[in-house]
Amino acid sequence: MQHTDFKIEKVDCSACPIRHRAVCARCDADELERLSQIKFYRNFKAGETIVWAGDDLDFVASVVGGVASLAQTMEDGRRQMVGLLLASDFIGRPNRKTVAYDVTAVSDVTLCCFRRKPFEELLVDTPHVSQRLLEMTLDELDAAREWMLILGRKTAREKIASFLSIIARRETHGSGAEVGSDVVFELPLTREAMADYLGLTLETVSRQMSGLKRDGVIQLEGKRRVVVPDFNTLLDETGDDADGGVLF
Amino acid sequence: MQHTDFKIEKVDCSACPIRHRAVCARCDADELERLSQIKFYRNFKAGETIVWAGDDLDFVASVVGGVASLAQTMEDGRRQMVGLLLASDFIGRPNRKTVAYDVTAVSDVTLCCFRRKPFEELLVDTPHVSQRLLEMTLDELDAAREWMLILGRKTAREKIASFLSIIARRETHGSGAEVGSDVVFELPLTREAMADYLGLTLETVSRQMSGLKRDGVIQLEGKRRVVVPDFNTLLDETGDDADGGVLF
DNA sequence: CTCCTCGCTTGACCCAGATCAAGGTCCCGC
DNA sequence: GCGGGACCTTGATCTGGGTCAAGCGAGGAG
Repeated sequence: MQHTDFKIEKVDCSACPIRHRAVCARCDADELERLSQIKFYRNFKAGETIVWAGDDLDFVASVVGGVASLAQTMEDGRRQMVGLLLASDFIGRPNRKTVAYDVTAVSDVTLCCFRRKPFEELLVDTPHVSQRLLEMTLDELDAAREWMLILGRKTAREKIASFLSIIARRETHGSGAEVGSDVVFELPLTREAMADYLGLTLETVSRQMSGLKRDGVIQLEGKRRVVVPDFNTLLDETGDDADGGVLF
Repeated sequence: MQHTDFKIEKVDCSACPIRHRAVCARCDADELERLSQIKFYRNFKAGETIVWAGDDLDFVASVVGGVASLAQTMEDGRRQMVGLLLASDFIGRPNRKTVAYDVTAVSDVTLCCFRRKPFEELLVDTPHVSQRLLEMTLDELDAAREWMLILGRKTAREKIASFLSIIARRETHGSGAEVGSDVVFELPLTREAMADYLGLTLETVSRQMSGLKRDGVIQLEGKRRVVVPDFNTLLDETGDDADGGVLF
């Protein structure tokens, strides 16, 4: 995320970078006005915890910029990421104050927060918002199910390849990458966070990244920047069905 | 599921066993009437496939009785279950005709189907239905995330214990089981389906079931009926935090 | 009654990925 | 420039669960 450190304090919704993708995507001017009455921005630094599982959260929010994660931790320290939240993703659950997962800022993050109570009221009488939220939740459920296949049945190499293609899809979306040209993107996660995402150890993540690099599937520029010379070769490594629609 | 083979052809909603839990839970008399205009029942026998991934489905549905599963299959046959649908659960995604997963009847199943097009229209102007659907989808997302922890980080024994406690919770819900007394329930899945659920092989499932039995955590009456003499002992085996609220 | 099939159990062996351990690289503060 | 701490890589070894294989028990068909 080249979230260029803009510490937003207050922005007009019409100038908002996630205006047409977030929970407010389908709002008309009136609804937007009502939303902006109850909104405020908050910034978190990379590594900061936004809320701990079990704590109460008196707002829900959209990610404006940066990357956050949802994760569960077991008593003995085993950790599983269960959500990766990029720009326009939604945080929090209406009608439930207590959060179920640790929410952490993976990079510097800016949230557009809505006070819980009025947001819930708005949900009742603003179908545009609740419909959009339903749609986003269904998308997340689909993503979770794809993720379950990765966790349950894929090999370490397939997991890494799947992760890379998911990130590539989300990061470069609409950035004008042409079929045939290199796909280039920045990993938003450390090796350790990738391990938490994929149900692996960080050593295995590192080894498989090296393996994919050795085999020419990817190139690395530094630790974080990934170049994919042929996206289909990467897709072959994911173990998924060949078809699945053309590139992106 | 002691789904007593009642081949429903048409039932009045007020007599429906899932009336207060399904997507129609919060409907008033008018809305129910409108729903019943577009509904029809369909029965599937155990093992039958309801739809294949990639096919179109011209209805959405509630599970009235029996158990169905959502699953993904990789080219080489590896299979991961990504949804287990019990009574009152919802099948299908509004505004998307094509289903993403194989939907299979695990036991004999009865569905209350709603024709897609009118259901989608109804969703737009019946907030009671869309709000209930949002709530159910959020619940499923939470379940998927719990499942992701199981798949990504738990040992085989913990996976089995987690599965048993999830089924116990869902099957015996409200059946008046007292704290302290035995918890008894029927497994809705074969060992193979459990393996698909948990990202294991059926041999490992069998071995771990035997292990839990040997250690007195569970007793088996036949292959499918499970007796849990002390539910907390089972919960200890799941690896989850001790607290998590009292029994159920 | 016998045979067959399906679901399940158990044993023997093996390997992918975890664990343990030792550096390497880069960046920041002094 | 130097020291320290993130973060990452790589090697050696171990092990949980996969794989392969054999056999059991119950129910259904003939």
